[in-house]
Parts: sequence; C-alpha cells; structure tokens
Amino acid sequence: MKVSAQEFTASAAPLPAALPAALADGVFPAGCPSRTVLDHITSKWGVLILLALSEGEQRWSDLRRRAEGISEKMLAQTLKTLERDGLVTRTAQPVIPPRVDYSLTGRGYELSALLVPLVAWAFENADDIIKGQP
Amino acid sequence: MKVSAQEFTASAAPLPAALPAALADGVFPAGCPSRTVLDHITSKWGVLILLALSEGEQRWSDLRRRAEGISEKMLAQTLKTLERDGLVTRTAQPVIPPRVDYSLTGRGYELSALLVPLVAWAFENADDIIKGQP
DNA sequence: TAAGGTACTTACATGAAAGTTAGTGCCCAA
DNA sequence: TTGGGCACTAACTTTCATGTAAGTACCTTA
Repeated sequence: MKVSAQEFTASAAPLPAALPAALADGVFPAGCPSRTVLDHITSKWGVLILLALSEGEQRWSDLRRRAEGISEKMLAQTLKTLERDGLVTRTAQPVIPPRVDYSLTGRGYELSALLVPLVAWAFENADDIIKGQP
Repeated sequence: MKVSAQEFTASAAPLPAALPAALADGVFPAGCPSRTVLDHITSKWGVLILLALSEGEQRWSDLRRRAEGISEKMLAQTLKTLERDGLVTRTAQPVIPPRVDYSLTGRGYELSALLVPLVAWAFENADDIIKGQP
C-alpha cells in the first residue's frame, strides 16, 4: 500500500487547488455521502484523534491525555466511528492489564496528511483571529 | 515503549507535515484558541461556504444554491462568523434590488487552499467508506 | 393585485452532539 | 484494604448547533 508523499505534499501547498470534476458545477449536493464522511472527520474530536494517531500507534490512555478534555465516552464513540469508516485500526492484546493499540489505516494516514496542515494553520493563526474580534 | 515523533519521522519516509513546535509534546491543549477556530472552520456549513468562495466572489443567493440544503439563518450566521474571523469580506452595494458580494480575504484564501484537498478527498472516498460499513 | 426576487432578522423548536455519572472486571502497589 | 490504572459500556442529562417559520423592506414582472 504505497502512499505517494509527493502527491500530498503538493496538494497541501498554499496554492489554489481545483475542486473534483463532480463538483465542477459549484454545487455541493445535499444527500451526498461525502457530507456524512466530512461530518465524521471534521467532528470536534475526530480531528484531534486522527492528528494524534498521525504520529504513530497509540494506546487508549495516550489518546485520552493527548486530546485534552475528551471524555471516555466521546473517545470510545469517536474511535468506533473512525474504525467503522476504515480510518483507524484497533488491536487488542489479551494481557493484564489490558493493552489496546490504535493506529491509522492506509486511508486514515492519507487523510491525516491533509488534516495536519489544516490544524497547523489553525494553530498558527488562532491568536490573530481571536484577537481581531470586535 | 514510547514512540517519539522524531523517531517516527525518521523511520517512515512519506510522513505528513510535522505538527507545529507548540504541539511537539503531542498534547492538544483544551482551552486553546485554535480549538475555537477549528470549530468555526470545520463546522457543517463553514467548510462548504469557504469552499464555494474559493472559486471566487459570490452573492448571497449564489451561496444558498451552492451549499445545498442550507437555511437562510445558517447562511447568515456562518457568514457572520467567518467575517468576524477575518476569513470572508462582505461588500454591499446600495442598489435596488440589493446586491451583496462575499469573497475570501487573503487569510481565507490561504485556508481554502488547505480545505479544498480535504473535501476533494472526502468526496472521492465517501462511497467506499460508506459502502464498507458493517 | 398578487406574486416573486433580493438580502436579510427574529423567535421559537428540535435533535444530535457532547457531558456526567456510574459501573464492569481484573490486577498491582501502598 | 483502599486506591488506582486499564479499557471500556450504559443510562441519563444538558447544551448548542442547526432547523423551521415567519416577518421586514423595497422593487419588478405578470
């Protein structure tokens, strides 16, 4: 499963990128499955979990610490959604105490490559944006 | 035991862009302004409006049509938030019938360059993702 | 005269997302 | 033996984002 780094590096550059052909009419259809997927990956905690996992496999408790403020319920729920979407893999080891590792799938990795620059941008611009409010 | 970000970078060549230095500890702080900004730009309609405007200046009624399913209230609200965040500019012409144009600021344009590949990805992968659900 | 387009605002309603609290079973260290 | 860490699940509640419906003000076309 080869992921082309060049491709993502290029698309992440701050240059005008074209929308896919299917959106050439400029209309974003309402019932479209992409709306659902977009909702999952842009959910409050979804982004943070994907980001955290972009740095490598991590345990439940690691993720709890990293996504500061997340509740156990939301962590479980977010992970389940991402797993169902085929973006995250769960690996449980039958040891005591339990050890469960979460990591990105190829597809999840692909996605995180697009999310990282976005979050980095938000992080860098957040202070300016919030400060400039009337 | 613990996998450092540096180690991971070194071992996996096609790595997505690194996180900003402030996040080097892998923790996404809870009270951080970037959380707010992230919430704005990843909101259900925020993404679509920014995307639509990435193709150039547009009128209120254009945006309504493009972000299929949006209500007038949500359009107004989303535009106001994006304007306050300095991502969108509003230009009203005192003509009858009223004509108001919305466009991206430099910062908004910068952001849209990061959002476009993300939405394109969601659009391309949505069918596979939804179909593969248990 | 009525209907429709333009760009909104306001009040109220709902529903999904998120938070809260508690409980599970197992083990280990103090 | 009390407490904590681990990885969850379930039930209940609250908050907030979003939806619905209607009103505003002006002008044009039928």
